[in-house]
Amino acid sequence: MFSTSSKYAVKALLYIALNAAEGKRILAKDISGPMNIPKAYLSKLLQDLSKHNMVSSVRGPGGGFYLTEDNMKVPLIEIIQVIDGDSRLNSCLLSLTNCDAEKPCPLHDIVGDSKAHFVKNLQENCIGDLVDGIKEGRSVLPI
Amino acid sequence: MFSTSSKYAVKALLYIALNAAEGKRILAKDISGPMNIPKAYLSKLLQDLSKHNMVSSVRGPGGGFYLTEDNMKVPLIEIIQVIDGDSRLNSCLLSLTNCDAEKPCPLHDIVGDSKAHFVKNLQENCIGDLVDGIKEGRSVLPI
DNA sequence: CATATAAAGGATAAAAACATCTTTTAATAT
DNA sequence: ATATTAAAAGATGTTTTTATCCTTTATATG
Repeated sequence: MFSTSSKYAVKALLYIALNAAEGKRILAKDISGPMNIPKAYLSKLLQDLSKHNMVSSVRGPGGGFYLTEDNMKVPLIEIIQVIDGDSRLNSCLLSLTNCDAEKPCPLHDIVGDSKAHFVKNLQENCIGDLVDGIKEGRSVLPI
Repeated sequence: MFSTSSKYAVKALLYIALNAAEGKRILAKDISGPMNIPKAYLSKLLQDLSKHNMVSSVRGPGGGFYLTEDNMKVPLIEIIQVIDGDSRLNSCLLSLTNCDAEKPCPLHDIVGDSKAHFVKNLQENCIGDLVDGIKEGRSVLPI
């Protein structure tokens, strides 16, 4: 449903949120291990996220990644869009081009509502919300 | 959300359902054009679907593809699974391995219900249902 | 200032998805 | 029977996604 890259990105951001702060940064290699993400690939993803203000970083000794309050508030859908591109969740379910709302495709009929809810929830929630869920024991960050 | 290949497959099956019957078969090349699917690639997909009893075919002059009543009744989810493999819709939304229901991942919390609905609708509907929607004017088969 | 550290950036490689081409097999019509 | 048609099957090519490696830049510390 999401690309491997998007899953990596969200997992990494969650791990950073749970294990770092403005004062206490975390290294790419220390996310890579516990989250089971190839280190070099993760670095590229974090680079991308950093360019889009979805994660913060400092170089050099004592450096690493961390999340600001603002980083925490980025809607999940934007993270997915940065990594997977617009079309993955936006395009018509059946065609490669966009589905016209006036002329819905046959899958629109069947799963359009579920998809709309799915997307809406990704729009209305951010990394911070997921972190809350973990801290309150409602969910668990998987390996 | 679905792979390009899955979209091709569903579109092709719908086009066959609408334009062929036991007596009146349709050629791969006559689906390829109107549905905007590369002919050789479509042939491979139909071959796959044929092996799984999701489409019927006869070779030689006057041959081609058509759908039996049974072909029409295959749940959409099975078509997706044949083309994309099990994991695309089945795997955890966050991890690469499966999400434990006892320990839901943070995305489960947020979009689990929408995803479950989405999958359920794909389980409960078949090509025949989509065809009905088109014939009744509720939806339109896109190019 | 020199050195070490760690992210940023660029180049390259491997795997998967998408696509094409050629040969073979089955069915029909002449 | 023979020729023709069209799907099945196999081999190969291209593009995108995933992954690695090497160099450069920024920052901290002795």
